[in-house]
Amino acid sequence: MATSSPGERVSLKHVAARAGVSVKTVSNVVNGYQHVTAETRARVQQAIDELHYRPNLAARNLRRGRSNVIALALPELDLPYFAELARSVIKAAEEVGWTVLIDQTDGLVEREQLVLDGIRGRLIDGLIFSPITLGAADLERRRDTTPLVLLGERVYDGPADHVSIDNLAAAQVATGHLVELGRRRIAAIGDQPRPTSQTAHLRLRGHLQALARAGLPAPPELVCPVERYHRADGAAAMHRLLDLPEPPDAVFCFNDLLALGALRALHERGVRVPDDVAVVGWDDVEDGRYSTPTLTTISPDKQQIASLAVEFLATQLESMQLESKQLESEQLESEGRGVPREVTADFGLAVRESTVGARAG
Amino acid sequence: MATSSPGERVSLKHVAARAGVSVKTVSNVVNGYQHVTAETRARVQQAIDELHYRPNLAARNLRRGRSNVIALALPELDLPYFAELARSVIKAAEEVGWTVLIDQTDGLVEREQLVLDGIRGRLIDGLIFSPITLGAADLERRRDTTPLVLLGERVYDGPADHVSIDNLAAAQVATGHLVELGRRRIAAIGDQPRPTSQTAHLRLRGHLQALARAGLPAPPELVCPVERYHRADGAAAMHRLLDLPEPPDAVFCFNDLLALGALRALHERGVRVPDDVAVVGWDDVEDGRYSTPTLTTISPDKQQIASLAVEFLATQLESMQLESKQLESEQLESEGRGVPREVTADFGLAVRESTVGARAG
DNA sequence: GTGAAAGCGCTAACAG
DNA sequence: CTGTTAGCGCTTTCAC
Repeated sequence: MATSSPGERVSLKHVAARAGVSVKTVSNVVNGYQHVTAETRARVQQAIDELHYRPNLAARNLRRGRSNVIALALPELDLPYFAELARSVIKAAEEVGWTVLIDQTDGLVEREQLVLDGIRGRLIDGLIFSPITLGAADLERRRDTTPLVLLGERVYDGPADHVSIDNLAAAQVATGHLVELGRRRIAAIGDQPRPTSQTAHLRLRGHLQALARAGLPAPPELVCPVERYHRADGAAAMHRLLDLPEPPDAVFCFNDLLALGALRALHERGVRVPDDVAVVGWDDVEDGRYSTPTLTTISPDKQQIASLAVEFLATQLESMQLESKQLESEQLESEGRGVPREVTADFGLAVRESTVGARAG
Repeated sequence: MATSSPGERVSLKHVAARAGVSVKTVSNVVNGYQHVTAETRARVQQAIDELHYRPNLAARNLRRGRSNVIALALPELDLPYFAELARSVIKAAEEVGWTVLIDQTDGLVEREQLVLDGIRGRLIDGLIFSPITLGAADLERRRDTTPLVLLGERVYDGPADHVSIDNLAAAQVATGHLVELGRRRIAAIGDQPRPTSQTAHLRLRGHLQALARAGLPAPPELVCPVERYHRADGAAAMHRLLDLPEPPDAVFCFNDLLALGALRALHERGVRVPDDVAVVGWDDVEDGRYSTPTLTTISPDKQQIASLAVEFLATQLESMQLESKQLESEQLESEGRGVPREVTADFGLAVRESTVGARAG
């Protein structure tokens, strides 16, 4: 008796037998192949339903040489920016029929290296990677050939497609906004000792340029380095700034978590925001829209970033498939997948209470 | 010339040829099988390195009948609670050698149904699912046999393993805390019209019980229904409460986002927290530790929840494997995988400024 | 429009 | 300790 067994090992063969057709025909139906008689299709479909047949993806992947699964590697899922980014990436990937698995690196060098070296083997078709520690050099010595798209500002001019926003310009906008508000002692929180951190470097440079353009001084004690970009670091840095003989009247924080932490510190010290100190963040995470006060921030277009990343991966996969079709072509030594693409997504400045405050904090 | 081609199609066969051994031996080395001469192992390893061999996971999965990939299905990754939960699940899964792919349902019935019906085919070994809309009935008619563990309070006594915290007890603790603080008009935000929402139901019940125990009235206008559990809903509900002729002096919000929204509303209306109104949340998300004021909240042990879920899945997989070994056993009609397990993880109450405030908000 | 057969890369018996 | 062989379930030429 052919009741559905517990393991439910129903394969094409069983369906074919039940429908009285060949496996090929069942396969055709399953894959929506056009040239099948309506009558045959119906019979096959019925057999599929009766047997609760589900195609074995492993077998299909093996045969097709593709899995339609990609990996998204990022530091931590519970950093709001990455959570929001992940959401967008998963959505964008879904639209082209891909499933996304997540690799959390915790921003650790070893783990980022593992991801780069293709820890996933041939399980994934592509990798979208937002590194923290990696530099262009690490990418150069990568051996894994899985299509790769880099996210964020950590690596420029590396040998891979790259999506980011114009950090220099955005930083200028952020600090420029504070200047226009009439602030004179504008601090920055988020500098990083690590030389590979393009993020900190670029944002700081934009900040200083905006200051210079306004003819404002940039005393070194107003540039606060931090270990990580978490709330606690922002709070600690803000406390340090407030301990200065001449505290700042504005702060540009290199991400929203730092800013949220700074807001917290300011509140603890009884400093009014924005009256005494104005605060600008970066990322436009949900929290900043409901914080007290709400946070003025650089707002990168995350959905656009996600779509671009997925699009890049898709074209890489396409060109890979082409390559393997024209196998013995002469220009085998064309060195890699062509020139890596560098694209910047849009950004805006979301002006909220932390700089133009309605009610004082 | 055997340079590594762009497609890098290196299989066991190639490695075997280069090392002058059989595929079996290479396979043994790759899988860390013990009984291989050190000398042979070294030669094979060298061939692997030279060829940059990476095992084809699709083939391995097909053969083994397991992928070591599981799916985590949840509403939205950018809801902080789920982001934190996801982080923990991925960590716990990693420890047993599993990779996690994410399915976002957006809390939509259709999507949750798809997940339940095994949209992933045989790609995944198991599913950890945190549903919003699904009830026990939906689970009963599930045909897919992929091992499943349910998270959260939505479904009790369903036909699947289930991990949650004791909602009734926790809700009593939350409201009890407000009672002890001497509050007399304690509101609740987060009731849900949806009948399937056990979450709302249980938390409300616990709340009312605590009130009753304290001999306090429970006027219906102090129980606020909301559409979703987002900040905006919390803010709107709080505004409604403040518009009451007799506003509350405390609020128990059924999650932290609602509470954060409520905090925001209170600030906009110039109401002091906790002096005028005390606020308790639920989830203990990171934001609440840095909000102004910081948020008192029910703190579920997320790591424990994650480990338990992974553990349940692991034992389900084990018993499945056993089943298929003793194929023609007589008790084939033993109906499913035994009695579903129901486990509650630990929780605590994190007392912060929103109820015992240092400086007033 | 449909069928027969080969084979993707790997692992698991079973020999030797 | 290592080699040979079969086959996981699917797609894909190629015939018919």
